[in-house]
Amino acid sequence: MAQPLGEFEQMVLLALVRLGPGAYGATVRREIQMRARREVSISAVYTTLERLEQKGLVRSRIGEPTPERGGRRRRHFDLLPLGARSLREAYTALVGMTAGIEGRLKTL
Amino acid sequence: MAQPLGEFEQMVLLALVRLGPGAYGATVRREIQMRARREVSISAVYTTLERLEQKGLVRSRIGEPTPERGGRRRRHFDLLPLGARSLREAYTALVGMTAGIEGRLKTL
DNA sequence: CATGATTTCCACAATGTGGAGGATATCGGC
DNA sequence: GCCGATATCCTCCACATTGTGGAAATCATG
Repeated sequence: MAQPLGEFEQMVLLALVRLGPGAYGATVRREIQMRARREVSISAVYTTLERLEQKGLVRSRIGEPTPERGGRRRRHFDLLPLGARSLREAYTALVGMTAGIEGRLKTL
Repeated sequence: MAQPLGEFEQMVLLALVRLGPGAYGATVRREIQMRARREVSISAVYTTLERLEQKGLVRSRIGEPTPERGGRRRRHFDLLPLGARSLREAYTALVGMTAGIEGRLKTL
């Protein structure tokens, strides 16, 4: 296994895939809230991103100051190859476990 | 949310759904190993089942001695309504996060 | 320097994981 | 029938990793 992923780690990585290179704390949070319909505290997002970076699944870079209003510089995140592999493995594991019972799961 | 589920907790609950009422430690373990293609220690399975029972997601009952060979009595597990709801929510959250990018995920 | 946006710090709770050992059950020999 | 040998399954426990949110710090704009 590339790297085992926790449940929330998967969510965060999936959000990064969806969002692409511009992703940062707030957009990751919003994406998860919209798509997974669950409450997410912003610090949970940052903590997780930080740990994913330490494990080499993700990389971050500091963006330029935004042209619009005040605020600190954004820290953008994107997926590294190890993160991609880990996510794929977690996903295929899930697919394997749910294969053939998708219908039943939705009506549980 | 009914009850938040960890990654391995989801696997165990999915195994219970697949296996039906006869499920016990060894079959849960085997199911996850086969379907998710990952190593699973038997004690991880028991610990998780135990915690799921404490949270009211699962119920256990002691089975009759097996007619075949030696061994201790089996402890069978099955899903309770709260477990079913929790699993459904975890599953739909995942589906929401992966909607439209299933193809990309498999080739990451 | 007041304000707004974003990130960091920190502490604690919940989940993940595996080694070691205990508890039955059956079987075959005596 | 009783007795250990053996097979199967379960429990205990300790520690690592992941999940979570309150509070505060940082930094850019006007």
